[in-house]
Amino acid sequence: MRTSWADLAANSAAENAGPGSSANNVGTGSNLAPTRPVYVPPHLRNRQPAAESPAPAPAYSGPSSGAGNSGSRYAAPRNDYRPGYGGGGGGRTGGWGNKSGGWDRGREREVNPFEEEDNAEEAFSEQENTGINFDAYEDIPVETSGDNVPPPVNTFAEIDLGEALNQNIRRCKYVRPTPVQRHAIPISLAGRDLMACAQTGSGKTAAFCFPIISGIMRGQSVQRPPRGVRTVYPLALVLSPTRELSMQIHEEARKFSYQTGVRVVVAYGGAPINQQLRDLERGVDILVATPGRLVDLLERARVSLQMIRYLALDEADRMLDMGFEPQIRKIVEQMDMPPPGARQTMLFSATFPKEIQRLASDFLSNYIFLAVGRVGSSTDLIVQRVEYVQESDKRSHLMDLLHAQRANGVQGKQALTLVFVETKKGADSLEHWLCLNGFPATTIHGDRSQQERELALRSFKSGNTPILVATDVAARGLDIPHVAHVVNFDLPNDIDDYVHRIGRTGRAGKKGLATAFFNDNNSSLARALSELMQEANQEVPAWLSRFAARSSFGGGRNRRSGGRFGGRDFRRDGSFSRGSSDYYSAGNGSGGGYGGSGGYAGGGYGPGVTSAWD
DNA sequence: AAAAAAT
Repeated sequence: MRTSWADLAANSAAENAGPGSSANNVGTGSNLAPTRPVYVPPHLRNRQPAAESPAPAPAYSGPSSGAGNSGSRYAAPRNDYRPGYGGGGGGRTGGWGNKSGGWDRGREREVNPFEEEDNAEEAFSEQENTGINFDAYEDIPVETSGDNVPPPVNTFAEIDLGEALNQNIRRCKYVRPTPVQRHAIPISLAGRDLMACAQTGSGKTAAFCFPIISGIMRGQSVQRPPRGVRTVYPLALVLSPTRELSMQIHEEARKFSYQTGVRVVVAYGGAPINQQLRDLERGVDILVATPGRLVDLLERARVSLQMIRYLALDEADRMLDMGFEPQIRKIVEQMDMPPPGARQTMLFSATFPKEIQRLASDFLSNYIFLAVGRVGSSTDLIVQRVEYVQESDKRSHLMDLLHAQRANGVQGKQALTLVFVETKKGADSLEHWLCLNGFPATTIHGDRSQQERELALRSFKSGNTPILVATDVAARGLDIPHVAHVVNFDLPNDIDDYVHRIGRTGRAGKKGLATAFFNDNNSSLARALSELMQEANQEVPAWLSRFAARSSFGGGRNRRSGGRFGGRDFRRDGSFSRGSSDYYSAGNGSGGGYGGSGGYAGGGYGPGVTSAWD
């Protein structure tokens, strides 16, 4: 299959949350929209102590008291951690069974994360009803390796995530698990560590959130050790490389944990720390953070990692590259986090170079490696074009593209265009120039204040400034719906970054266009780029093939290792493989169409590449 | 060489 499974998948995760994209509902028959048949508002739910009387607060385990007993799940939500939560002496004195006492006082009204979104997405809902063909990614290639890999599931119903979580899954309009979810969720629920290759947008966030939330809900009560009164003890930590990505993960996690009593807090830099501190004080089970701010919080002893049971690293390859690694090691290895084996660790990334896997394996214990076919590599939905443009001609060339595109803008609005440049300075200057020339543009990069960054993103998403000039800060993971065109004004040096960038378009089963400006400065990318495009059945200009041929010797740096996956289990690289399962034999049970999907295999990959598989 | 991430 050569369609963009990952993007399809992606959107089951991200975009389905909007009311507009009702396409996936087909299967359920349940009318998703705001009809919430079974939903009982919080204030009513807790009115009636019901049959299950206020049991003497089985400590903090909250809904787990009702584990397996779905009806009672809501009877004792944990929303009322009270001020004493985690505080001195493990002060859960009030106990959450204590309805009359502190209930209303301590309880924060939980904002319904599903409703905020309904309005925000309204603007686009009209144009958004292209169908999403879920069958299209049924047979995505999947590779797993490691000891005793738990079998994948095909439906959410097969997994006992609990009624509250199931309800949120319905609210999100997820019909079926995406490939990464089908495999990763059972692995996580089995308590196993995981290294997963899957692009953000393939449903990854849910893949690690569901097991975490479910695990926290059914977890045994935790005595949080006394430390400073203000120290909090999250049970799960999710790290991501950019602030915006952390925000996005937090938004999603909030939806998944709505009314489960599981609290999600986000902490990142560039924003005043005080609000974040207050959020933490109100209790946190899952902390989503960028590394710098987290280190700050740890050093202030406002957060302790002592009780961490789940650790998830998003975009893990980025997190372990040269700039980040020391910080990550500090957090994971040099603070008070339980060691591998004593916690459950999940690493996700679209690409996993061997060296990064080696570093990452320090964090893992007897882990399972999971790879699902990669985004962008096999998609018909993203049309990739490469044009030879000299540096000096780039601006006028961009102008031509934008003019042409203005003509077929949707509903009088210019289609959203994301323009990637190499430098922050370049971003500012291009933005300025675009504005001067009558194209409403804004920019996002690391020299802008967090406020400016967030404003820019909002303004772009809303269509106010339909052109966003970005550095690689926006390349990874960000789910910006409705991007019609990604322009690589400056190509990246790494083909993986290219893949990440173009993955910002072609989502929700809609077509996307990616245009790259190529010139002699990019010759080191030529080979990888032309291979990638061939693999995706894109037309490769003859001049690019010539560049590729010229750089073919000595250009190993950018050579992609695996073709259809972003990585391959490095443990297999030795003369003998430590993993017990072989993906060509038993392990393949998971991998539906693996090896059989001609779209991938035939995709024009040279003979040399296949050999990378054995 | 650049970008990201704490103040």
